[in-house]
Amino acid sequence: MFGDAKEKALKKLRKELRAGTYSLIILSFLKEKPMHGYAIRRAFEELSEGKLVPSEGTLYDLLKSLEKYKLVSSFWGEIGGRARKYYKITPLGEDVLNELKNELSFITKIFEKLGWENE
Amino acid sequence: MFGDAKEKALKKLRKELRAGTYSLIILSFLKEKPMHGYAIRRAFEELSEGKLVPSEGTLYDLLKSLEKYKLVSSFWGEIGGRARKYYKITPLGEDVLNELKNELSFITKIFEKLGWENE
DNA sequence: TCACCATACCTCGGACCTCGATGTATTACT
DNA sequence: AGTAATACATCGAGGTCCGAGGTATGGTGA
Repeated sequence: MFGDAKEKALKKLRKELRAGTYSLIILSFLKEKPMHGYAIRRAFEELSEGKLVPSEGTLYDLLKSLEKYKLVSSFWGEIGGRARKYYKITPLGEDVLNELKNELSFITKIFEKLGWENE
Repeated sequence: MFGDAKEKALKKLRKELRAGTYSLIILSFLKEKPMHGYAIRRAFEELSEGKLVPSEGTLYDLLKSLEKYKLVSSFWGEIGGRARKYYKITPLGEDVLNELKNELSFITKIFEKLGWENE
Protein backbone atom coordinates (compact mmCIF):
# COMPACT_ATOMS: atom_id res chain seq x y z
CA MET A 1 0.00 0.00 0.00
CA PHE A 2 2.56 2.57 1.09
CA GLY A 3 5.54 0.34 0.50
CA ASP A 4 8.97 1.39 1.62
CA ALA A 5 7.98 4.75 3.07
CA LYS A 6 5.82 3.05 5.65
CA GLU A 7 8.53 0.66 6.72
CA LYS A 8 11.03 3.47 7.11
CA ALA A 9 8.69 5.62 9.16
CA LEU A 10 7.71 2.69 11.37
CA LYS A 11 11.33 1.77 11.92
CA LYS A 12 12.18 5.29 12.96
CA LEU A 13 9.23 5.75 15.33
CA ARG A 14 9.63 2.30 16.86
CA LYS A 15 13.27 3.04 17.47
CA GLU A 16 12.44 6.32 19.20
CA LEU A 17 9.88 4.66 21.43
CA ARG A 18 12.13 1.77 22.35
CA ALA A 19 15.24 3.82 22.92
CA GLY A 20 13.72 5.53 25.93
CA THR A 21 13.10 2.21 27.63
CA TYR A 22 16.59 0.73 27.38
CA SER A 23 18.05 2.30 30.51
CA LEU A 24 15.01 1.37 32.54
CA ILE A 25 15.10 -2.23 31.45
CA ILE A 26 18.82 -2.52 32.16
CA LEU A 27 18.30 -1.16 35.66
CA SER A 28 15.45 -3.62 36.14
CA PHE A 29 17.69 -6.51 35.16
CA LEU A 30 20.47 -5.37 37.46
CA LYS A 31 18.09 -5.00 40.35
CA GLU A 32 17.76 -8.78 40.32
CA LYS A 33 21.45 -9.53 40.12
CA PRO A 34 24.75 -8.22 38.73
CA MET A 35 25.27 -9.11 35.08
CA HIS A 36 27.85 -8.59 32.37
CA GLY A 37 27.17 -6.84 29.07
CA TYR A 38 26.74 -9.85 26.88
CA ALA A 39 24.36 -11.46 29.33
CA ILE A 40 22.29 -8.29 29.47
CA ARG A 41 21.95 -8.44 25.73
CA ARG A 42 20.73 -12.03 25.89
CA ALA A 43 18.29 -11.07 28.62
CA PHE A 44 16.81 -8.46 26.30
CA GLU A 45 16.42 -11.12 23.61
CA GLU A 46 14.72 -13.51 25.96
CA LEU A 47 12.45 -10.89 27.46
CA SER A 48 11.22 -9.63 24.10
CA GLU A 49 11.57 -12.65 21.84
CA GLY A 50 14.29 -10.80 19.99
CA LYS A 51 12.15 -7.78 19.27
CA LEU A 52 13.58 -5.27 21.71
CA VAL A 53 17.35 -5.60 21.73
CA PRO A 54 19.80 -2.69 21.66
CA SER A 55 22.80 -3.10 19.37
CA GLU A 56 26.10 -3.91 21.01
CA GLY A 57 27.38 -0.42 20.36
CA THR A 58 24.33 1.06 22.03
CA LEU A 59 24.50 -1.28 24.96
CA TYR A 60 28.09 -0.54 25.88
CA ASP A 61 27.53 3.20 25.45
CA LEU A 62 24.48 2.93 27.68
CA LEU A 63 26.33 1.07 30.39
CA LYS A 64 29.09 3.65 30.30
CA SER A 65 26.53 6.41 30.64
CA LEU A 66 24.68 4.71 33.50
CA GLU A 67 28.00 4.32 35.25
CA LYS A 68 28.83 7.99 34.70
CA TYR A 69 25.56 8.89 36.39
CA LYS A 70 26.42 6.50 39.22
CA LEU A 71 23.31 4.41 38.69
CA VAL A 72 25.43 1.30 38.20
CA SER A 73 28.96 0.33 39.17
CA SER A 74 31.21 -2.20 37.48
CA PHE A 75 33.81 -4.72 38.49
CA TRP A 76 35.81 -7.36 36.70
CA GLY A 77 35.09 -10.98 37.45
CA GLU A 78 36.43 -14.25 36.13
CA ILE A 79 34.52 -17.38 35.27
CA GLY A 80 36.29 -20.30 33.69
CA GLY A 81 39.50 -18.29 33.39
CA ARG A 82 37.70 -15.71 31.29
CA ALA A 83 37.42 -12.05 32.19
CA ARG A 84 33.96 -10.54 32.34
CA LYS A 85 32.91 -7.04 33.27
CA TYR A 86 30.01 -7.12 35.66
CA TYR A 87 27.59 -4.33 36.35
CA LYS A 88 25.71 -3.84 39.60
CA ILE A 89 22.95 -1.41 40.41
CA THR A 90 23.83 1.24 43.05
CA PRO A 91 21.54 2.50 45.83
CA LEU A 92 21.08 5.66 43.79
CA GLY A 93 20.16 3.48 40.83
CA GLU A 94 17.48 1.69 42.82
CA ASP A 95 16.09 4.97 44.05
CA VAL A 96 15.95 6.42 40.55
CA LEU A 97 14.39 3.24 39.20
CA ASN A 98 11.56 3.55 41.71
CA GLU A 99 10.85 7.15 40.75
CA LEU A 100 10.81 6.24 37.11
CA LYS A 101 7.86 3.97 37.78
CA ASN A 102 5.80 7.09 38.44
CA GLU A 103 7.03 8.54 35.20
CA LEU A 104 5.94 5.48 33.30
CA SER A 105 2.47 5.46 34.80
CA PHE A 106 2.23 9.18 34.07
CA ILE A 107 2.99 8.51 30.42
CA THR A 108 0.54 5.62 30.37
CA LYS A 109 -2.15 7.99 31.62
CA ILE A 110 -1.33 10.48 28.89
CA PHE A 111 -1.98 7.81 26.29
CA GLU A 112 -5.22 6.82 27.98
CA LYS A 113 -6.32 10.44 27.76
CA LEU A 114 -5.57 10.33 24.06
CA GLY A 115 -7.89 7.36 23.73
CA TRP A 116 -5.17 4.77 23.32
CA GLU A 117 -6.85 2.22 25.54
CA ASN A 118 -4.91 -0.99 25.87
CA GLU A 119 -7.41 -3.44 24.43
CA MET B 1 19.80 11.90 50.30
CA PHE B 2 21.55 11.72 46.94
CA GLY B 3 21.23 15.41 46.16
CA ASP B 4 22.12 16.73 42.78
CA ALA B 5 23.21 13.46 41.23
CA LYS B 6 19.72 12.05 41.61
CA GLU B 7 18.07 15.07 39.99
CA LYS B 8 20.45 14.92 37.05
CA ALA B 9 19.91 11.24 36.48
CA LEU B 10 16.15 11.56 36.76
CA LYS B 11 16.10 14.45 34.36
CA LYS B 12 18.07 12.51 31.80
CA LEU B 13 16.03 9.32 32.05
CA ARG B 14 12.72 11.15 32.06
CA LYS B 15 13.79 13.03 28.98
CA GLU B 16 14.71 9.81 27.19
CA LEU B 17 11.39 8.21 28.05
CA ARG B 18 9.35 11.22 27.00
CA ALA B 19 11.24 11.92 23.83
CA GLY B 20 10.04 8.71 22.24
CA THR B 21 6.43 9.69 22.73
CA TYR B 22 6.50 13.13 21.12
CA SER B 23 5.91 12.03 17.53
CA LEU B 24 3.10 9.74 18.56
CA ILE B 25 1.32 12.42 20.51
CA ILE B 26 1.65 14.93 17.68
CA LEU B 27 0.16 12.43 15.25
CA SER B 28 -2.65 11.78 17.72
CA PHE B 29 -3.43 15.50 17.91
CA LEU B 30 -3.41 15.90 14.14
CA LYS B 31 -5.70 12.93 13.71
CA GLU B 32 -8.43 15.05 15.32
CA LYS B 33 -7.83 18.16 13.25
CA PRO B 34 -5.09 20.15 11.48
CA MET B 35 -3.15 22.41 13.83
CA HIS B 36 -0.30 24.89 13.71
CA GLY B 37 2.93 24.58 15.68
CA TYR B 38 2.13 26.93 18.49
CA ALA B 39 -1.26 25.35 19.06
CA ILE B 40 0.33 21.91 19.19
CA ARG B 41 2.58 23.16 21.93
CA ARG B 42 -0.36 24.44 23.91
CA ALA B 43 -2.15 21.15 23.40
CA PHE B 44 0.84 19.37 24.99
CA GLU B 45 0.63 21.73 27.94
CA GLU B 46 -3.04 21.14 28.42
CA LEU B 47 -2.81 17.39 28.00
CA SER B 48 -0.03 17.00 30.55
CA GLU B 49 -0.58 19.96 32.88
CA GLY B 50 2.66 21.40 31.63
CA LYS B 51 4.70 18.32 32.45
CA LEU B 52 5.24 16.87 28.99
CA VAL B 53 6.00 19.68 26.59
CA PRO B 54 8.74 19.60 23.95
CA SER B 55 10.77 22.78 23.60
CA GLU B 56 10.02 24.95 20.59
CA GLY B 57 13.24 23.94 18.91
CA THR B 58 12.35 20.28 19.35
CA LEU B 59 8.81 20.77 18.14
CA TYR B 60 9.75 22.43 14.87
CA ASP B 61 12.48 19.84 14.24
CA LEU B 62 9.95 17.12 14.89
CA LEU B 63 7.36 18.58 12.54
CA LYS B 64 9.99 18.91 9.85
CA SER B 65 10.99 15.31 10.35
CA LEU B 66 7.39 14.05 10.29
CA GLU B 67 6.87 15.95 7.08
CA LYS B 68 10.02 14.47 5.56
CA TYR B 69 8.65 11.01 6.31
CA LYS B 70 5.33 12.04 4.74
CA LEU B 71 3.38 11.36 7.92
CA VAL B 72 2.11 14.94 7.95
CA SER B 73 1.73 17.64 5.31
CA SER B 74 1.69 21.39 5.83
CA PHE B 75 -0.10 24.37 4.33
CA TRP B 76 -0.23 28.07 5.09
CA GLY B 77 -3.47 29.50 6.40
CA GLU B 78 -4.55 32.91 7.55
CA ILE B 79 -6.66 33.85 10.52
CA GLY B 80 -7.17 37.50 11.40
CA GLY B 81 -4.75 38.58 8.71
CA ARG B 82 -2.04 36.55 10.36
CA ALA B 83 -0.13 33.75 8.64
CA ARG B 84 -0.07 30.37 10.30
CA LYS B 85 1.51 27.15 9.16
CA TYR B 86 -0.89 24.26 9.57
CA TYR B 87 -0.01 20.61 9.75
CA LYS B 88 -2.32 17.80 8.70
CA ILE B 89 -1.93 14.06 9.13
CA THR B 90 -1.57 12.09 5.88
CA PRO B 91 -3.17 8.69 5.12
CA LEU B 92 0.27 7.17 5.62
CA GLY B 93 0.47 8.96 8.96
CA GLU B 94 -2.84 7.47 10.08
CA ASP B 95 -1.73 4.03 9.01
CA VAL B 96 1.55 4.32 10.87
CA LEU B 97 -0.19 5.68 13.95
CA ASN B 98 -2.40 2.61 14.07
CA GLU B 99 0.55 0.26 13.88
CA LEU B 100 2.32 2.14 16.62
CA LYS B 101 -0.51 1.24 18.97
CA ASN B 102 0.65 -2.34 18.78
CA GLU B 103 4.16 -1.21 19.53
CA LEU B 104 3.01 0.63 22.62
CA SER B 105 1.05 -2.31 23.95
CA PHE B 106 4.05 -4.53 23.21
CA ILE B 107 6.23 -2.26 25.34
CA THR B 108 3.59 -2.15 28.06
CA LYS B 109 3.66 -5.94 28.16
CA ILE B 110 7.43 -5.91 28.48
CA PHE B 111 7.15 -3.78 31.59
CA GLU B 112 4.46 -6.02 32.99
CA LYS B 113 6.82 -8.96 32.54
CA LEU B 114 9.42 -7.04 34.50
CA GLY B 115 6.96 -6.70 37.34
CA TRP B 116 6.16 -3.05 36.75
CA GLU B 117 2.49 -3.40 37.41
CA ASN B 118 0.59 -0.13 37.14
CA GLU B 119 -0.58 0.33 40.72
C1' DT C 1 1.11 56.52 22.08
C1' DC C 2 4.13 53.25 23.53
C1' DA C 3 5.87 49.63 26.16
C1' DC C 4 5.07 45.01 26.90
C1' DC C 5 3.40 40.46 26.53
C1' DA C 6 1.47 36.61 24.02
C1' DT C 7 1.42 34.69 19.76
C1' DA C 8 3.90 32.63 15.89
C1' DC C 9 7.59 31.28 13.11
C1' DC C 10 12.47 29.80 12.60
C1' DT C 11 17.79 28.70 13.00
C1' DC C 12 21.90 27.29 15.18
C1' DG C 13 25.41 24.95 18.10
C1' DG C 14 26.33 21.70 21.62
C1' DA C 15 25.57 17.62 23.86
C1' DC C 16 24.05 13.28 23.50
C1' DC C 17 22.05 8.75 21.53
C1' DT C 18 21.74 4.66 18.27
C1' DC C 19 23.42 2.00 14.94
C1' DG C 20 26.39 -0.63 12.00
C1' DA C 21 31.02 -1.60 10.94
C1' DT C 22 35.12 -2.95 12.59
C1' DG C 23 38.63 -4.77 15.67
C1' DT C 24 40.55 -7.84 19.31
C1' DA C 25 40.50 -12.18 22.05
C1' DT C 26 39.06 -16.42 24.02
C1' DT C 27 36.46 -20.75 24.29
C1' DA C 28 33.94 -24.67 22.19
C1' DC C 29 32.72 -27.52 18.52
C1' DT C 30 33.53 -30.34 14.52
C1' DA D 1 42.27 -25.94 11.34
C1' DG D 2 38.16 -23.45 10.80
C1' DT D 3 34.03 -21.56 12.43
C1' DA D 4 30.64 -19.93 15.63
C1' DA D 5 29.58 -18.10 19.97
C1' DT D 6 31.16 -15.45 23.67
C1' DA D 7 32.88 -10.96 25.31
C1' DC D 8 34.72 -6.49 25.22
C1' DA D 9 35.35 -2.02 22.93
C1' DT D 10 35.75 2.10 19.56
C1' DC D 11 34.44 4.96 15.70
C1' DG D 12 31.80 7.85 12.44
C1' DA D 13 27.41 9.07 10.44
C1' DG D 14 23.08 10.53 11.14
C1' DG D 15 19.68 12.05 14.02
C1' DT D 16 17.31 14.12 18.38
C1' DC D 17 16.56 17.57 22.20
C1' DC D 18 17.35 21.63 24.12
C1' DG D 19 18.33 26.47 25.11
C1' DA D 20 19.51 30.73 23.23
C1' DG D 21 18.79 33.82 19.97
C1' DG D 22 16.31 36.18 16.12
C1' DT D 23 12.12 38.20 13.58
C1' DA D 24 7.53 39.84 13.43
C1' DT D 25 2.52 40.82 14.44
C1' DG D 26 -1.55 41.69 17.46
C1' DG D 27 -3.68 43.08 21.72
C1' DT D 28 -3.68 45.29 26.37
C1' DG D 29 -3.16 48.68 29.59
C1' DA D 30 -0.76 52.80 31.48
